[in-house]
Amino acid sequence: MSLASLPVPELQATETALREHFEHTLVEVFSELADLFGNPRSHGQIYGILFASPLPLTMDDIAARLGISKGSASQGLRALEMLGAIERDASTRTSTYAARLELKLLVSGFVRQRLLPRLNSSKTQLAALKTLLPSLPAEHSADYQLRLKRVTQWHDRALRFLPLAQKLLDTASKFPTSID
Amino acid sequence: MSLASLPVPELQATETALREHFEHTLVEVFSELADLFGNPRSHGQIYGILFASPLPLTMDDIAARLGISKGSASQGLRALEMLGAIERDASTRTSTYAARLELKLLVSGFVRQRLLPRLNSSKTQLAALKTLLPSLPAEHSADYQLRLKRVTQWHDRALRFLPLAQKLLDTASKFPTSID
DNA sequence: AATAAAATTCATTTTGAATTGAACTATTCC
DNA sequence: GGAATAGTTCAATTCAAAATGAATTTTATT
Repeated sequence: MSLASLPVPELQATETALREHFEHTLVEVFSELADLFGNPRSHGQIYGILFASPLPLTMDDIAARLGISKGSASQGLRALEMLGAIERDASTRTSTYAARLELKLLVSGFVRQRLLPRLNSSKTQLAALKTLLPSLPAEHSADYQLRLKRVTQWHDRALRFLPLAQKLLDTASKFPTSID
Repeated sequence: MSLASLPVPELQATETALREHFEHTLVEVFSELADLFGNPRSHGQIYGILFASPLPLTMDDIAARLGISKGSASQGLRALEMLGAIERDASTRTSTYAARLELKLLVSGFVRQRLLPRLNSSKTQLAALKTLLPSLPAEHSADYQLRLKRVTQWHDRALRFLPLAQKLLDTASKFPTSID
């Protein structure tokens, strides 16, 4: 029985533990990031484990490794796929999933699917207010006008800013310290 | 009894209803915005009603108008004050609160108090991973390296980007359509 | 200093969003 | 076509975060 011929079990065990630590850390990082922006932690966890995985994973892999139900995994994977953050390979009997490593996709998916719809909906609500502005208590007429203008203006700025922000995040390396 | 001398009750009632509608809409808009970024809705509501109010409000005003408890109002007001989004006037017996209308303060408060601490904490976690990179399964060594590099790089970009973003949102009016 | 009013705190309760899992549907393989 | 496996759905459950409110502390007023 040669000890030198193959990796010794202890080393394998250590490698596995380290790989699990690597995975665990990325799961945690993305889980907190998801939470921070009001998304389910499990979605972050799923993206995290896929991001840490050199090989694509199946839904069952993911559910087992994260200790979540198949139902959660299914829903989370769908949400992430719709964001454009992961890719499904359905060419085999059992689909496999891989993270798309360009984090910009995660951001732009969030912007497109969560942020923009809300911004547009409040924009409409605010536009409706504008029409009843003249009927508000005259005493503070100018103030009401200012306040509505402020928030409307900011909406417009945010909407104009978002595409630019994405472009900047994309190419941020080209603008290291020149502007700030 | 002259009908023309003072506002007729019906008109007053209408004015009140309209003012309430104005308030209600802003409460809703900011409440949804808060929720979108993972903050308590009540914090958005409080900022919303202060934003809609030409006159400063007391804590009891706010709790009553929003139908929330004094405890909630107290906590929400403190959080908003710490963000720098509202101002307390403690010169009188009963403190009053007013929204600071520069929405940039709301954003930069969120960035400073919620976003940056988290980004820095994951940055540390990721830096720790870097040291154990050589001990990970050799088969995918290059891939692990790439993945860790990607997420680290993105962290750095985000951290560098944030101050710039705030400056841009501040002065967005000067860059109307020239860049996007 | 005593009283009253305002504001805060925090243990408990509530609430709503996320998760589960069993039933169902779709797909693949023989 | 039928058995087996994969994947989805959604009503019911769980759980974490937010809200409550009674007790307490702080602050102002006489």
